[in-house]
Amino acid sequence: MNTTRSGRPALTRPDGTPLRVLVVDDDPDLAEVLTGALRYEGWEVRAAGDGASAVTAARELLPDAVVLDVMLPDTDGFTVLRRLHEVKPEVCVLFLTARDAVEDRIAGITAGGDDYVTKPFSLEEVVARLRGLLRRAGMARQLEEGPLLTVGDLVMDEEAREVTRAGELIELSPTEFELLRFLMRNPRRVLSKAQILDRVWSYDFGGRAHVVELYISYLRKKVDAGREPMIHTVRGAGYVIKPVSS
Amino acid sequence: MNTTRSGRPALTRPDGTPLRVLVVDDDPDLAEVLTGALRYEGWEVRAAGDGASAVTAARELLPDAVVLDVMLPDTDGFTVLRRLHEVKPEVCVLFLTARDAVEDRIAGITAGGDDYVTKPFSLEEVVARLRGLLRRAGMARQLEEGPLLTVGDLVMDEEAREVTRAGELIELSPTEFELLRFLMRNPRRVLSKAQILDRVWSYDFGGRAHVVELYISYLRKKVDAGREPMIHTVRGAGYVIKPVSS
DNA sequence: TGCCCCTTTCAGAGGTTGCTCAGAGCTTCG
DNA sequence: CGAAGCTCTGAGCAACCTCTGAAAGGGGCA
Repeated sequence: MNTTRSGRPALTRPDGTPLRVLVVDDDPDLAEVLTGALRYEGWEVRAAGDGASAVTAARELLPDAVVLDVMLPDTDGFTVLRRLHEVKPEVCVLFLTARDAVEDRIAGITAGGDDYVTKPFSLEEVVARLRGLLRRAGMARQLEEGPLLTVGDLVMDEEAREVTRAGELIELSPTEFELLRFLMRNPRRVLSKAQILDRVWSYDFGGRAHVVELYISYLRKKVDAGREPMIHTVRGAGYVIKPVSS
Repeated sequence: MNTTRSGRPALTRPDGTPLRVLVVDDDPDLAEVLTGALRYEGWEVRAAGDGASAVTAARELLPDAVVLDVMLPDTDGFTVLRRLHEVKPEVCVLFLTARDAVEDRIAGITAGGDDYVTKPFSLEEVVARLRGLLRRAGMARQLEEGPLLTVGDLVMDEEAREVTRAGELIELSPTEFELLRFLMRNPRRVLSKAQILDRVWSYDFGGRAHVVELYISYLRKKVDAGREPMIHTVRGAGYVIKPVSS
């Protein structure tokens, strides 16, 4: 089977071809980071820097999803959205927006089932939202099982934002939730603090790796509390999560 | 079974094909929003910007329902209506109209079983009215069970606009009712304040997400009053409704 | 054993998010 | 025309979350 750098099988559509995504942002650095992360996840990625070239690229690529900055130099997000839907009516759109602008002119967009994230965002959030969109659209074969992420007796329901261990409900803060999700999406794999920082914290975070240690400590208190531990430290390398028995 | 992006089963006719709706409005943004929302609900959607193209599109699509702005650039709504009925006599029509124009002549139209909403409207309202029309016309298989929406011991009768919890009647204002309906149509799924705003409040609402918090607070006082809570806050993410036991 | 460095944990400051109350303006209805 | 009800704004408060700094704990190697 076709696999990606992440070691997971490539995301494919019912017909076996890889899922295609178009990234539209006028900040080249940000576009680069997004492109890399999505390619790593198994997407076929293409980037555009403004509304006009986005529509052109969409016509060629016929993407399954679009990551779209609402603030573009040439066109407003609403118009781009309409053009995209003309090209491909069932396309999923994930909007990127500044925090203050949220209330502004986003009205109506999520109504169509589309979603948005506010800048500055974490890559984990973008990837997760995109997966959510695709899952609801029923586009990716691999995602059809549903939104349940399981490692041993630890279960995460991404839609309900609910985590249980051995059936017992665990309450998590937003950051704790994202960190745990990242760990659970990579079970039995050692993740370095730098990797975790890059993925779970937003791209403009200036802090040190110490926060990761701190949040791992928080997670352990809630997830491993009084039980056989599932989160393990690998000295000098990072952290792993794995089922207890092995 | 064929499902939609909302995760609900697609709306289908007795013969199994998806329900078709034609959206007719000359405001492209509004048409886009309506189109997206209805597609998300499982409709096969097509849009038109004026009366002439509406009739043409209707001839091709043979829609089960039409969402029709009564103020169109070329033709008046009633002429379009007559033409539509020539094309397909049993079509259901939901009129969009300005508030002032209500009394005018709409009253006569709705006698035929059709319905109308006044601008500015909320998407939740449009979608619900359309469902109501189809249900009364007996067109959609899934809707025939009746208008009862149930989550745990909380029951909503959409047609009677009546809500009970554990058999006890709960009085709700219009906005409270629509908010609760949206929550109940998405049980166990976290809905962000932006999503709620997009769906429950009208498209021209300029206010902030604070209103959502306020109305959630109202709802809790009525729905959860002194009982095991069903409406939960997920900090940093939104709100969920779910049955008590889990 | 002793030391160094990586890791864990604690305590708290500062900021953010969400809840509630009170009231003003508007609409509806009698 | 008046009363009642509904919707929204603003402000204050409480709870919570995130991160910093410091100190304690523990592994592994000389």
